[in-house]
Amino acid sequence: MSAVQNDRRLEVAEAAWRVIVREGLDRTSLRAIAHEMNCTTGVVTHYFRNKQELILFALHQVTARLQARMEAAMVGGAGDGAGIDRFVAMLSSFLPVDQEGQDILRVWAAFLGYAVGREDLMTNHRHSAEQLRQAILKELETLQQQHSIRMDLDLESEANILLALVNGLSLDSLIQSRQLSLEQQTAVIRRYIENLA
Amino acid sequence: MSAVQNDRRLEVAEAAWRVIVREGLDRTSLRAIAHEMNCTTGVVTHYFRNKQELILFALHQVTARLQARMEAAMVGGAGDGAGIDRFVAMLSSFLPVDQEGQDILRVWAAFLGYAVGREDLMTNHRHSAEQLRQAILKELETLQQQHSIRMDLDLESEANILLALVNGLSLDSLIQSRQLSLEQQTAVIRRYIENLA
DNA sequence: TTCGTAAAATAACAACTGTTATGATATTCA
DNA sequence: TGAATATCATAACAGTTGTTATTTTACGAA
Repeated sequence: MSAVQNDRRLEVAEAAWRVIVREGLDRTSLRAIAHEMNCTTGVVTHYFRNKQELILFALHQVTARLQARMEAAMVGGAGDGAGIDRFVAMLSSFLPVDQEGQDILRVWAAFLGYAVGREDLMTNHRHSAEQLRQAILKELETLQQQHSIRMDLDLESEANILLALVNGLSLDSLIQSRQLSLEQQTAVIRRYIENLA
Repeated sequence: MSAVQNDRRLEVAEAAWRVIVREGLDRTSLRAIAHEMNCTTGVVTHYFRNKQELILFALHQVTARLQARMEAAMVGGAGDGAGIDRFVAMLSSFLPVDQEGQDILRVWAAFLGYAVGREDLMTNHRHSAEQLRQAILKELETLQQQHSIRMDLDLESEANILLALVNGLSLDSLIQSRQLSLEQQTAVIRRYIENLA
């Protein structure tokens, strides 16, 4: 597949994202996506075999964007160093602090609800969660080797807890009326991690 | 409305729940619900003005069941006492440990995804989250008056954190491959609360 | 230019949806 | 009993959906 084809597929997926965020996943029809792009359904059907392929591609973009944001957070800014600071920066990169982050969260939530009753899609979610868990676990092991955290910790459990904490904080941005600020959210994560020392 | 009418409405809503959990919310049509009840759509249309009313009723059952489970947990078993134990029991009641709890979680997640792009429904979710936050806050204030937790805590922040933690732990039951056991989940909550002492 | 292919538009199709009206059956109550 | 009403079945309706086939347009290479 050529590069321009890939770009066009991305354009379609981005249009789908906008419709999902604005109208909801169940109202994201091929015609709605085409209308969002100011063209007809011919574009959509030309770059995607069927709707399921489009849906899966759009879902994959969630993981891809989260991954990209995490890697960006770990090499720049506060995460540039090592140790606890980088770990905090890594986990904080999943918090929906900017517009793109909130879009990702909304699309993610829409797909999670869509995955209820679809075990194959739910497996997809479980897989990405497992990847994140592994990344957290790896960081925890590094910190333990550096004696930055206690040696008696059950890292598996701690990774699960941190994963739950990050997920819960993200959800807050959707369903909390009194939202925590970015500083508060980061402080929560930092405080928990520092308690591991 | 008579009691039997209310019962019948509940039966329809329960059938809707089963279809949602098994097939997904977008496949939960009136005909699918009727088929789940071994009858026709006449039943559904007779007890609900339209589908939106049915959906809202089914969504309300989520809150109602969670509320009932929480109250049951706070007067029986480990929550019968007072202080920290009761608080832990209260928060643990939201963890999807049994079949009904997992059903509630799935229906809740389906509706949350459905609420993306529907601000009125999202407001509904925010309202229930706020109610839970208030309940947590009230318990925290009681514990502080009893000097069971530190006096210098920002209870508003702590309530938000605990809410995020419970939500995150619940989500784990959906998307975690390595699920935490009930004991582990409760231990996480207990450990965090005891750190407030 | 001309040919060939990619890109996009258009149209038609059957399946499914919620809604509504109407008819049949059962139950209640005076 | 019998009338009134609640309950449920049935059918028809228009709208929307994904899919598919076909046509038109754009564009790069020979």
